[in-house]
Amino acid sequence: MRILVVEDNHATAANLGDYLALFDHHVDFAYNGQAAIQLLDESRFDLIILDIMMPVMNGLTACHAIRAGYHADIPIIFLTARDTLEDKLAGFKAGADDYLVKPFELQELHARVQALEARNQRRLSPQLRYGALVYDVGTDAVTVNDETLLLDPTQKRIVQLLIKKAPKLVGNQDIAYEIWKEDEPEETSALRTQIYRLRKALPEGMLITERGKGYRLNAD
Amino acid sequence: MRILVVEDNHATAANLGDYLALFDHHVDFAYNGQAAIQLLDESRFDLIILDIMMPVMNGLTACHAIRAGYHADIPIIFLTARDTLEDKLAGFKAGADDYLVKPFELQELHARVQALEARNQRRLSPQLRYGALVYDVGTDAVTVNDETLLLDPTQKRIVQLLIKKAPKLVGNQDIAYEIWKEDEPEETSALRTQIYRLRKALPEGMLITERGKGYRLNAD
DNA sequence: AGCTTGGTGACATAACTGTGACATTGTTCA
DNA sequence: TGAACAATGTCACAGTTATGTCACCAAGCT
Repeated sequence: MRILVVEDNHATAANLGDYLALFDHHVDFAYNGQAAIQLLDESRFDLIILDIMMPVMNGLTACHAIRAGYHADIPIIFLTARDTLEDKLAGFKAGADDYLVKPFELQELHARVQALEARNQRRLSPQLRYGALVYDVGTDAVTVNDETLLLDPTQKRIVQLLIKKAPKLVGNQDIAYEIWKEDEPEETSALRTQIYRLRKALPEGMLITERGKGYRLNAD
Repeated sequence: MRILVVEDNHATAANLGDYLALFDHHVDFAYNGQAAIQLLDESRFDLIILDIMMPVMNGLTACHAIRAGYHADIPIIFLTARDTLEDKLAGFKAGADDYLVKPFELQELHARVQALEARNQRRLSPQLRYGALVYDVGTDAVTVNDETLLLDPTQKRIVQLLIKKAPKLVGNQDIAYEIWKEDEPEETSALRTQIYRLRKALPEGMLITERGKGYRLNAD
């Protein structure tokens, strides 16, 4: 998972990052809300850990802004010393998924991170489907109206991504990152080719291009 | 929402139920894990609030069973007096979405219930709307009365702007700045053209010119 | 070797967008 | 009232960029 830690205390942030890195998470940092929001525009994250008291833009405001923006569905965990009921309610009201009070056990944080991750995975456990398009996780087969499509592994992974988000569009960057783990937005020719092949395999009109943004599925 | 409260102490359960009912939730009760699982087979729930220490089948076991079963994706909140780190980790490991330690504030429970509800809602794309005009952020589509309009990216961005401000008018300068990041107010020909194209796509009379000022939407 | 997979790079195609010329509408003021 | 002017509408056109298409090559597997 790609995690964004937003915390103005560098030592605390580094500490957190080190711990999360142990579990094979890729961690980036922002030291105030403003910076966090900018980072979100540049790259893709699976989770945000957010301090509340920060200079420039505090966590609550940042949370609001994120929920109002393009990446509104990213899970957000508040991590703060403010422990009154009012603080917690304000946090949830701002759109938090979880609220953890400092001092806390790193292991509990990790457990809560995993819980959010699990929640996003769970709904795709038996099958992924969007309209007539079905991705069977068990057999790793893709079918349309019970007819099996012959897809290469990479194409299957792209389909999986698209179905997970459908009918939302998936950014070119997001696909590139998920498939090739490339942060750098360069080299789109491989993606173009894969999309081309995938489109040929799918029913006509199902894979739609949003120029300049990405691709999305269409159920018709 | 339909909520299942699983708690062997009848008084506590009733108390909880009364509180949640205040927020227009439909609450059912089970007094041990076994009974809860049976209930799940009979009817549909949106959320489970689960005590850990119970006779017949404790909460952890019940949680495991639920996650393994047919209703694997129901959000589960543990509610328990067991407050050690080990207990919490065990709870999350069993598949909990959240873990709240007794004694707790009813309002915090409600906030966490709402957070889980919100997370499920958020899967749907957020939308900006004004009257029949809807901009879907997730799919990046603009619709009027559920009919999709074919708009170019720049036009979509202008629609977004207009909807956000609607029914107020948006100054020419403001649009120019938002779309082209131009401080200089010159060069309105591009804007004129974009507005022209946008107006052709929208229902007649929806995009109104305020001469010398800017443009605004009209719902009719 | 033969097969599968997947990336590269060249080129074609399509989409998007600003420009500039001109038309139209509205406003001001003598 | 009617120039004269300003703002906006209309539209063909061309430059730019993103995407589609495809032949080919490299790497890995059987």
